[in-house]
Amino acid sequence: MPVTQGKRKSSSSAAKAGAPSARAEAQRNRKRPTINDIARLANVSKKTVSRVINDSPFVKEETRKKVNAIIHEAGFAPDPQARGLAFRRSFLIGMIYDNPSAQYIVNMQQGILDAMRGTSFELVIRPCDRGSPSFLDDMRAFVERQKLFGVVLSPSVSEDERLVRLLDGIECPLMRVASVALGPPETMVITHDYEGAAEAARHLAGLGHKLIAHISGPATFRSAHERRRGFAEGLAERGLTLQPKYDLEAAYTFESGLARTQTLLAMVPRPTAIFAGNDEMAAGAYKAARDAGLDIPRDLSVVGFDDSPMASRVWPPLTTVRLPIRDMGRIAAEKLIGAGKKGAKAELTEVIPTLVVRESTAKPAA
Amino acid sequence: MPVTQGKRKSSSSAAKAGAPSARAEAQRNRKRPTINDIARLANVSKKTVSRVINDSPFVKEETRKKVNAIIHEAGFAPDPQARGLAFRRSFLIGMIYDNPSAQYIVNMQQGILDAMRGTSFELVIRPCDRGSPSFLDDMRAFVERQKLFGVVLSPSVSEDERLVRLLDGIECPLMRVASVALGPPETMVITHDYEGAAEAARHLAGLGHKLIAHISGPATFRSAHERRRGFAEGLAERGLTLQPKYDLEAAYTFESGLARTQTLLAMVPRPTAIFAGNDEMAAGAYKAARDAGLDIPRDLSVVGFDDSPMASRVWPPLTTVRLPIRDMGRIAAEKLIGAGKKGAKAELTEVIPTLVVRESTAKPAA
DNA sequence: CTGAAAGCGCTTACAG
DNA sequence: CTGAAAGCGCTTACAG
Repeated sequence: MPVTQGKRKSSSSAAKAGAPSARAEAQRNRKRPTINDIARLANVSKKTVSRVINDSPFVKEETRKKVNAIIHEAGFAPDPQARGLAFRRSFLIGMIYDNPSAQYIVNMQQGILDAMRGTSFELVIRPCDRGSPSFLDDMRAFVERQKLFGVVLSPSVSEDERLVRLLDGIECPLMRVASVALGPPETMVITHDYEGAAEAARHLAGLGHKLIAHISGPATFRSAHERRRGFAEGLAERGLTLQPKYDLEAAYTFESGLARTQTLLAMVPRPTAIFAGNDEMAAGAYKAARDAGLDIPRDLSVVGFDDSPMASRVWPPLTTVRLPIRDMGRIAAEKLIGAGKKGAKAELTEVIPTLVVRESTAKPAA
Repeated sequence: MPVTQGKRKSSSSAAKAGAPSARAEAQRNRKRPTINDIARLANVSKKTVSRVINDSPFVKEETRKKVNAIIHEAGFAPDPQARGLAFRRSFLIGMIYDNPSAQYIVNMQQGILDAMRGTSFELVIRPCDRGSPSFLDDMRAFVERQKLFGVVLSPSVSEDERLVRLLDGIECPLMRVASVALGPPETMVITHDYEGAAEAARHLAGLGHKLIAHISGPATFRSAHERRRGFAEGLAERGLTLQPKYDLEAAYTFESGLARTQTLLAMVPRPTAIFAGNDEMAAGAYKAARDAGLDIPRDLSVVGFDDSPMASRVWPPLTTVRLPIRDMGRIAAEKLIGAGKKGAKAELTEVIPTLVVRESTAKPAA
């Protein structure tokens, strides 16, 4: 890859030959052009330039073209701070999260950034702790001080009604990513964990399992309920029921998955398959099985949820449910940004997880 | 946890009893107080309030106290956009990265956020692609448009001299996180991957291994070289040498680790231990070993680098080298923020990785 | 140690 | 369709 040397101060566009007057002037001034420069160069008022920037319909086509040409030529980009100050609102979108999965967070950030590409928005991130006594005050200070354009709430903080009320109260647009509709459709991206869990149940039932267990996330997570509900429903479709004694609550952690699986493996009769509410707990199930001298999938089938990178690195590769997290982030941000604009159509707002069958599931031993 | 109901518009502090005049006024106005409100209430000029906000030494102690009291009482916080506009510089710190590890990114974000807590800075994130033809233009536009206070560069983009020159040219303060000193100490947080790799070598040598292999990251990563250098050095301390035929370059990916390990396992004599340049490649080594019917650690010892979450989830738990990534992020941001202030002492800028011994390493089979 | 004036780069009313 | 005035909430010179 060739390296541009000795041109530290010239942008690649400014380096082109035959620079016209606007660019020449920009060069001379050595600083970025402002709306005043453009107005002078284009022989219009700064207000007209402002109209062009903001896509106002009240500009003659000819004028718009001329101004746009100058803007392009001069390499002008409006100052977001000045714009924000005048608008009384910044061009910052906040992502608020408390999800412990790094992969989830990064994927969602990616998706939000996908939607922001080419716009003048930037993403500012904010982890939070719902248990903190200053949680609401912190969030309020963050949103008010930065005059955020809007925020994307990822699970499980997206389920916090106190936060949502607070944001509504200060009129901060928000988008909630959650496993079920918790508010008006225009504020939601719904992940239908229910469907993914039902797929897992059908898969296990299809393999011939009867003694099927479930290890759920904590009751404080909406997703834990949705996944259980979907799983039970999927089982019911095949004439099976999720027995309460085989349905254990855990904490979405490796350790809790390990402990619950130990409990399950000590039961008589022993379940032949386990659906864990996430991959971390499934990894715990792996360890419990190994400690008990059981082979996966011969003696025990395991299904996870998330399709984290680990899922395909453990042995045997884990059958799991995958959520299109990056797409979810993108859709959420698109809705947030588009909400202001006109053609704010009722966009696709729902997302369906898919079952990824790998090697941790098989027919039960005969 | 009790939920605050029916108080949507009152912050917890404003809900206290006996609100004095400043707060009462804030309540009345229904909008956030500005520097003008504080000035009027305190009976000083706005410039004096500004001095208090910015910790100017030229304020009488008594005045400062009075103003601070009013600020606190009214719940005033200066508008970052207005401040930024006047300062010609925002209070945004950018994190630029191209590291493929989600855990690495999230940990570094956490560290940067740790340093920003209680300050008026916010973190805006920016993934990038060094291979893109518009890479430098994109970065310039990002930094200039937002008038970033500074940026933190994480590996491997931290190694890009073109970017560093560009940022220097536009006078954007920067902090580079890298495995070796690439620039002036005040712009670096050094991770000494060298030391971690040397520890891994000593560990393996100490167990009695002689036939030791190394799978490195791609040559385009500085860390790949540092880890090799440290590993070879650690071996040399024990009178061992890293033989070229056992020293293979890969790509920091699962697949490349798998492929190189297959190559190594086919060699005669077969190495009894492998040091992989990161955990992903170590996971690939696990799969290759399993496919070849070899037991870890009985037939093959494996050491990774990173201590990703996966390292303790695979079987057997992986011996690996841990970098305090969150601390690195915190230190980088502290240096960036502190650079402007007076007591800009030469802070601890180096970080040492530690070996985490788990169950993937043992004495070689006799 | 303190303040009145001007300005940062935009946009919102308000006119025309 | 276009523009002159005032203002967003701060800070930088410049005085005193």
